This record gives sequence, C-alpha cells and structure tokens, in this order.
Amino acid sequence: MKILIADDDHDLLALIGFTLSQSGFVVIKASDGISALRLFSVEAPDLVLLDINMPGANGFEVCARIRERSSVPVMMLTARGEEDALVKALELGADDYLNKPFSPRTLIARVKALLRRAGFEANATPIRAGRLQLDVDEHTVRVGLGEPLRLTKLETRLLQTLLVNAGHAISSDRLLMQVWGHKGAGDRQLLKQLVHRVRQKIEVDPSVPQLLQTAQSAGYKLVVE
Amino acid sequence: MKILIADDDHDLLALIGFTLSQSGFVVIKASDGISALRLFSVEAPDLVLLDINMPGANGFEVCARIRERSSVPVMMLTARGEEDALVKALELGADDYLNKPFSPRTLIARVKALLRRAGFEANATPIRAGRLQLDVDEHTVRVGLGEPLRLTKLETRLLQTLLVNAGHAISSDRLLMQVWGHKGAGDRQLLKQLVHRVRQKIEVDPSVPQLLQTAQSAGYKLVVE
DNA sequence: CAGACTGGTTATAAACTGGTTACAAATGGC
DNA sequence: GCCATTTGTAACCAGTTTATAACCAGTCTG
Repeated sequence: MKILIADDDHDLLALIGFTLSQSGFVVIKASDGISALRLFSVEAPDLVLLDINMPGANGFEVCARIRERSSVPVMMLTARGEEDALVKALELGADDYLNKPFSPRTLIARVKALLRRAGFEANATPIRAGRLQLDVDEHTVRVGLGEPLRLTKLETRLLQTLLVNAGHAISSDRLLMQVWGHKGAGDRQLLKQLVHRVRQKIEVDPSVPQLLQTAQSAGYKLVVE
Repeated sequence: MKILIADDDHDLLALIGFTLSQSGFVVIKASDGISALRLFSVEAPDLVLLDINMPGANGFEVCARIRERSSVPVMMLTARGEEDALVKALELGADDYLNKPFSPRTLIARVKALLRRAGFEANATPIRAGRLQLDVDEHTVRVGLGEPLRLTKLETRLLQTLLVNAGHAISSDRLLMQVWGHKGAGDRQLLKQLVHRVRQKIEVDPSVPQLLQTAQSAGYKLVVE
C-alpha cells in the first residue's frame, strides 16, 4: 500500500514517513506542492497526506488537482486554528483531516480507517520490478517464472524498500532505518547478514549477484534491465 | 432506513436530525447514553451515530454495549483533540467516525457509505470460499458437502476474516484486532489457541492443515484451490 | 606501506514463533 | 445455585529467525 506525504517540514516528513513505513506502507515523500503533484502522477499512491501550508502549491491546490482526476483518499494535515481552511479543504474533496500535533498511533489508526473506508481492505497487489515480484502480505517473492519463495519479516522489508526504489542505490543507513527502524554503528553487521541471506534465496549464484547488487560505499541496489 | 443519534448537544442533535431526515432517513434522537441504549433496544435502528462525550453513559460504554449484541454499524462523533478516545472507539468496534465540525454534505456521504459497506456484510448470505461455507448469523460452517459444524463466537469471527480475504495471508496483529478488538504482547497465545480449536473442527487431519494454513511469520491464510 | 574501513562469509548464541497439552476462569442456560 | 461450553493462561517443545562475533579480502587514505 503506497502513501504519498507532502509537507514542507522536513522533520515531520521524516517522522511520518518512518511511522508509516514501520506499519508496512510504502512511503513517497514530497516537500512542496509541485513535487507532490508530479509524484502523484508518477507513483499513483493509494492515499495522500497533505499539509495545508506548503510552498509551491498549497494543500488546497494540490487537493483540487488530485480530485480532478482521481478519487484517491486524501487526508489533510492541519495546525490548530485553521478551522476555516479545514472546512474549505473538506468542501474541496478531502476525505479526512488530522490536527497537529498527533501521535504515531493516531496517525496509523486514522490512515488505516481511511483506507478501509475507501474499500481498500487488504488486497495489496504484489510489487513488481524487473524479474522480481514481491508479495508483502504473503512474505513471498517470485524470481522470473519460478516458484514463490518464502521470506522472513526482515527479508520482506528489505526487498520491499529495494523494489520500490528499483534501479537506484539505497544507502545502508536508509536501509537500516527502513528495515529495523533505527540506525547505529553496531548495526552494520545486521544489514550484511540480511543481504547475504536474501542473496542465498533469490540469486542463481549468490557469489555473483545479478539482482541485489552492491553499490560500493553507497549501499545496495536492485538491478532492473 | 432508521438511524439512532445520541448527542447531548441539543442544537447539534437537531441539525443532524434535520439533515438526515431531509435525505429520507427516519431519525431517532437520544440526548444521553442511557436513553440511547433503551432506544436502541426498542427501535432496532440500522445505524447508530454516537457522540463520545455524553452524560449518562459515554460513547464508549454505549458502543461496547451495542457491540455485545449487534453488529449494527456505529459511527462516532468526536471533537478536536480526542484522538486517543477515537482510537479507543475504533478498537472497541466502532465502524467509522466523524470529526466535528462537519458539513451536512460530509455527514450524508459518510452515513451512506457506511450503510453501503454494512449492507454488503450483513447480506445474510453465507460467505463461501473454496470448500468452506460460513453462515455468520447461524455460527456454522460447512466443509465441502459435510454437515454444518457449530462454531463459537470467536471462531466465527476468525473464519469470517479469513474467508473474506481468502487466499491472502492475514497478519496475526490484524486477526487479533478483528477478532478481539485489541492487540497486545500477551495476546499471541489467544490466536494460537483459537486457530488450534478451529483446525480441530474443520480440518480432516488437524496436524496437517489443508484449509487454515500458517504463513510463517506473516500470519494465517485460508487456502482456496 | 600501515591502518581504517567496507563488504562477504562462516559459525554460534539468543530470541522469537507456532503447535501442543493441561488447566483455570468466565460465560450462559437451566 | 449447577453444569456444560467457551475463553483465557501457562508451560513446554521444536523449528525458525535474528543478533552477535570473528575472520578474511579488498579498497581507500594519509
């Protein structure tokens, strides 16, 4: 399930992104209205979180533009004292709103409620990239036309992050963040291990990786032809 | 279509009542929790709108009492800054919520959406998937052409969730949420037990499950051929 | 070149998961 | 109240998954 977040507050953006990805959502971030719209077209998210106050194009404009061509659920983020703005946003077609500050738990509950309301229950479509097809719910991957392979929780999260960003190298720090939810010096080994185990499963010859390749000192990336 | 509204704010009660009756609904009003419960029994409404803050018995209590004996759709009305309360209400079995202030248009849309959603579920027709046929009202399942088996309340809820998502693995967390309405560390055992008991009933050889299978570290799923 | 750093590999320990048995508490009809 | 059923708790085991450590080969840097 893919969620687009647009907010100009980078700290908040990171926090929301982290919270949601911990719950298994794939997160796409935008820090202004223009990129939000661009990313909306490119990524086709299943839900959009919009801050009302943003440079580029504010929450209203983005919401209105999205509504012109999609009925995807939109949740507005508002600061206290923006009641008028809020009513306007709801009139414009926003489906829900969340007052800052909010707890991660609240965010998750509301996002899930909104998705449920939108009829998205849990029929997640598998993520495809190159020769790989990942089913996040089932914790399985298929390589080419082969049999689905069982993955562990961490393996699934790693592949999920790499598949969503297929073709681009992802830094070790970011992978640690996405998979374990924290980063520390001692965790270098965890990632090495996890990559190793995933390669054992998905590569034809694990010693010569064709899919999950190392990008020297830049992290790892998933190769797509 | 009959709707019960419970709110201690008389103005708001009148406004909501007016809005809904304009849309053709029959409206029953209650201004406190106690009368809400009494009217619920007497009138058997098709949907309930509950304010969280009420004298007599608050929204939670009313919601919980209603849930004890009915699966009628319940929508909570919340004020700003009641996020925690809201999350609790959703966990208690409320189906949707509406933040004040809301526009009449939003109210109508949400009520209709909820009724539509509930209409599908309460369709009284047994849920079928693969070789299983579950009658939620009767609390029975049939496996293939066999005799209907009696199920307990929890067993029914578990199978209902799995059947609706037949073929897809459902996480333990989500099952805990659907069946018990909460999740916690110690609740792991509950699910293990319940799955075990259901298998004893529906599987030919409970030690080699053909229907209710384990998806390692991803939850459980119902197999359909 | 030495030392720091990175990434791959192997091995082992610790934590967690799921199945099972047994039993206690709660619930519901009579 | 009593009884049967249902639900919750605890403990144990086997298997899997994850964390930690150690060693090695490259690579980068001063």
